[in-house]
Amino acid sequence: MAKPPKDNSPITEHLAYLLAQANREINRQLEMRLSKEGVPVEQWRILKVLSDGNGHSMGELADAVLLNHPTLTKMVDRMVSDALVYRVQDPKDRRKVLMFVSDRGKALSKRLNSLAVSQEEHIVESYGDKSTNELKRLLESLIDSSN
Amino acid sequence: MAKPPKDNSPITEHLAYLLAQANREINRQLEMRLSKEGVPVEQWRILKVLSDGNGHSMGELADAVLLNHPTLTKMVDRMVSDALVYRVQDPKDRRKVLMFVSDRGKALSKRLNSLAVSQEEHIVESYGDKSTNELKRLLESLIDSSN
DNA sequence: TGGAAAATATTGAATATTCAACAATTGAAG
DNA sequence: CTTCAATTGTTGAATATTCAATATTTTCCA
Repeated sequence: MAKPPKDNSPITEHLAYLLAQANREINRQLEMRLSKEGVPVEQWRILKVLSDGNGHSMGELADAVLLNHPTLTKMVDRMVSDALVYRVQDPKDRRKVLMFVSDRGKALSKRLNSLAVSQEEHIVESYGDKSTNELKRLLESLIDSSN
Repeated sequence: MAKPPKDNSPITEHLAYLLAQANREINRQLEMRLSKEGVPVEQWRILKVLSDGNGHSMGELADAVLLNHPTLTKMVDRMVSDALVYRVQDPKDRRKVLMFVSDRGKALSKRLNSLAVSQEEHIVESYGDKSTNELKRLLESLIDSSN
């Protein structure tokens, strides 16, 4: 046991592949749920992070929502057009822009959270409570060990 | 214990987010390794799958390498230009195209596999043998339970 | 059999992402 | 202080991905 894959082992034995596969599948399911609100997964992330009510700089936000800076800038542009979020220049450091959720954004965020939670409940149902928590724990520690 | 996230829990408690985060990080690391050969992760997957020497239809291959059909078609176009793979019309079913690796592709595949294996060894070093295997097991069963 | 429906792969237009360059502001060193 | 480097965010061009439409072949069934 415990061997890393050999040169000739199938791709399905690689951790990188299994992660990509699982992520793709779970993300696809979540995307389907969120499509009820016509919103991509990334916008749910953005709204959720901003829902703490604090201002978040673009850099901070990009890290938190797993997007590159230019991609985030453009997605935020759309969300500003939709009046879900707004920009405020940081008075402490005028290079920075602080992002906030609007009331409309908060309301949408609530509905999206329900959909996301219900997806996870659905996963727990078929995958099991214990496995889900164990998997989360292992993913967290993998991420920790990678920094 | 064992609760799915509440409406107001941080995004970092969602399985979907943890998977995306872990996948992003591991994929980024692998990408850096493979950049030594100037090849994106998806091409490693394609070459690896085709390296069993059998012909694989585009549909089959798209599933295996986690790409949509049109994206795969265009990536294969590039790989054909680079003489890494080639197309043969399936004689049994002329709607299908069978993909094969060239010798050049095989040689590249070997080098890429080394890089991928060494990445996974590196993960095992810092993350641990036991955790790695347990994580793989859980990911496999998550994927199973999602079909 | 004949013809409609399904399966397979590709294409082109629309959309999204990324890379490199830029502008603005701050920090820091002389 | 002043200038130069680093940080932050945006932009535009280049690239990649996706969606819808198409072409081809096979399957099904009436």
